[in-house]
Amino acid sequence: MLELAILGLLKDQPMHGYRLKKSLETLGAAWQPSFGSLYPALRRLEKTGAVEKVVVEERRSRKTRRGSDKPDRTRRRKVYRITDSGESAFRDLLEGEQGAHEERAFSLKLAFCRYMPPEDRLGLLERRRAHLTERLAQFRSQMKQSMRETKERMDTYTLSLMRHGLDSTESDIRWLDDLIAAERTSGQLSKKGDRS
Amino acid sequence: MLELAILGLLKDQPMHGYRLKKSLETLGAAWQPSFGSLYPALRRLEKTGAVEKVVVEERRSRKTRRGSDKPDRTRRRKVYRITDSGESAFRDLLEGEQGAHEERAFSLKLAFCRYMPPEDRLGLLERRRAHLTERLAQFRSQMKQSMRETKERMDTYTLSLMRHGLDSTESDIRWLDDLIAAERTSGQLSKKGDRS
DNA sequence: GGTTACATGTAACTAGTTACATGATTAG
DNA sequence: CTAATCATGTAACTAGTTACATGTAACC
Repeated sequence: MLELAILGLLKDQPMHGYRLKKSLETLGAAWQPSFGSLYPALRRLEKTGAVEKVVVEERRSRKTRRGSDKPDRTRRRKVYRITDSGESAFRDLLEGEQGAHEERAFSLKLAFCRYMPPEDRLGLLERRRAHLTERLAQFRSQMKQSMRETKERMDTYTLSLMRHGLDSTESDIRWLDDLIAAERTSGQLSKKGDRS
Repeated sequence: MLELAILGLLKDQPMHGYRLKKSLETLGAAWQPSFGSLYPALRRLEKTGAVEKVVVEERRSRKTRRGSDKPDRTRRRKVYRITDSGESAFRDLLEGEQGAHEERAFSLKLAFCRYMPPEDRLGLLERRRAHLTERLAQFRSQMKQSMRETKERMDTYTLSLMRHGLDSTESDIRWLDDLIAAERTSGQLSKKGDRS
């Protein structure tokens, strides 16, 4: 999850950890990893060779040169760049089935799906659609079931929660349908010569 | 999270672990804890005195009495009941701030909010509303910002994701507004004599 | 000269998951 | 008699979190 996000952002441009976190917040929203997971993740990625340091910026350019006593103990910002091996790790994470039914994973993958081949992109959207459709069916059968049984009566709040969940899921499916349709159309177009 | 769910279900009626999991699935949906977390959680709750065993059911009622060689090694089902101390632990979990901004935590709390005093119930709904409103504002300011900058242009997918997230959040807020309004109305009514 | 934002990191903890192991009961 | 479902449990792992520690740079 985090590693996918990091690699995806670094594909765009080299960055240091702090900036990475800011960018992450701007991304899909609804998820801000903490520094406590971000920095260790960067280390892991560096150790496995998926990213590498580009610069360790020389700070203290103008002022603050009071003697230069303890010369190197400072924590400078470390800018990382994605490597070739990182690019392929990114592809694996993006196309893999990790957290296939998690909201966050899907959002993140969608945010980076411009890097996918069109057919995989369609696959991602359709798997998500199938999953939501299944959930919808479960929702409905459960509501019917609890309607029938006078015992085990659902209270107003649970009922409202389920109804809203149902509506939201339907809305999600409609949204996906739009994306899928757009995807197919652009696929059609590129067959007629729009390749690039 | 899990402990809140377990205690909430046991308030309704004593149950054994396996049945607890089935009930959990029926509940808010969108979350099925695994047995690997459920059984340890039950143990924890028993150790702290929040729940207690009611029965360890005698199985092998009719058939299967071939000698009764190894008499007690069997894994029977253990039915648990919530204790007084468990009831108070439940209240603490329900009214506490754990995972205040998590979807799952909110859904779970709403599913059990019939056990809350009306003013806390209103508080829960309003805190959620405030949180979603804040997210909405962030969403909007981010979209505007990335519209302005020609650099760092958002791709279609991220844009669509954000727009849909915005719509969904707005819909959630409308739903909450309905719940809040209903809550206030029923509060009004009970002042005029409808108490119970 | 003090506050705020930038910047990197570690240790201890949380809240789960998957995979495995065991065995009983029920239905075809 | 065999497969599915019921039922309980453990061990190893995953993917984060919070709280802390440290220090720099910018600003007002």
